[in-house]
Amino acid sequence: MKDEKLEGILYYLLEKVNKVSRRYSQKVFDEQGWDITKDQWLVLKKIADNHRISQVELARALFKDTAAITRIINLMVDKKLVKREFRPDDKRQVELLLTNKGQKMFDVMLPTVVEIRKKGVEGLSTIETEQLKSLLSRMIQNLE
Amino acid sequence: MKDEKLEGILYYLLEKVNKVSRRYSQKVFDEQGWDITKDQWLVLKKIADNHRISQVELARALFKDTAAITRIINLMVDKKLVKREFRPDDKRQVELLLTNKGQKMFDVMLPTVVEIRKKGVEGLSTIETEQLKSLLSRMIQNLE
DNA sequence: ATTTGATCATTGATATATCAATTATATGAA
DNA sequence: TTCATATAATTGATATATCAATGATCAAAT
Repeated sequence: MKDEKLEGILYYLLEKVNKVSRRYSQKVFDEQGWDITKDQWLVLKKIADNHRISQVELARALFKDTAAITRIINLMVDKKLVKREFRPDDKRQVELLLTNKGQKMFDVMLPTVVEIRKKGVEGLSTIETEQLKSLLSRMIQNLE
Repeated sequence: MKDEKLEGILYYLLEKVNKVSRRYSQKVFDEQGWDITKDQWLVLKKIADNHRISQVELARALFKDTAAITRIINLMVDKKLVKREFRPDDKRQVELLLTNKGQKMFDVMLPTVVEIRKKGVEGLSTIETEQLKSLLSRMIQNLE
């Protein structure tokens, strides 16, 4: 029963840290008047980093399923942050690029996102952060 | 840039561990033929532990918002796992109890859920698990 | 050349998350 | 007693997650 309690709390904290992290990010975005969600930011960033990327590559990189990606991209196309382009060498694929607006949004947001991320690990040493990553990775391996 | 990369990966892993954990649980539930989601299980368990609990208490305990709880409970009432009861001393509140079916489901599932939880922390010592909890708690404090 | 198997993006159905707003009820202050 | 404030549950709107299924396209096998 004691052991069960221990792991139960661990899974609770994993959910909670994700939720508070998401909430904190979104709050800052909203305060800045940025019309974008945290998940849309992750997509924006990955496209910015890669310049052009297909949806399935994006899904893999972000560990999201392609249905979710399709929906997120749809919203970002509507917001004129992203555009889809035909890909002649493989007609199954669509290529994603940032619009000028998207690129500007990325440039404007990046410094703030860096600060947001740091906020979460304030007071944790690099060693502790590495430890955390290592422990999480081991959990992922156990469950995949 | 190096620092940014480090934290970015950490947040990615936090999301990923939640997803693989949820997926693993749900896979086992489905294999057992249990018509219940992971979140519904968490609700079932909390009601079982408390015998009777209000929705707002449940929401707080599970760190979920009351809108989400209302929806989850609606589904569980439909599945005849949970019932709502009037509460004469405070007409704003509804009290949640398990049905017999719900109690049986809880009893049947508990040992398996215990195993599922252990699966995730296989190979982690108690000390490491405690460390993980402590690190997560510090992150939560930073972001709340 | 044809068939089989794999891949890509999308759609549908369902579940949950989140914020805002609403109505009813309870509590505290004046 | 009345009014102001707080609380509980629900609903609405929007976002994302997940699994299954689908149609189009590509690659490999026959």
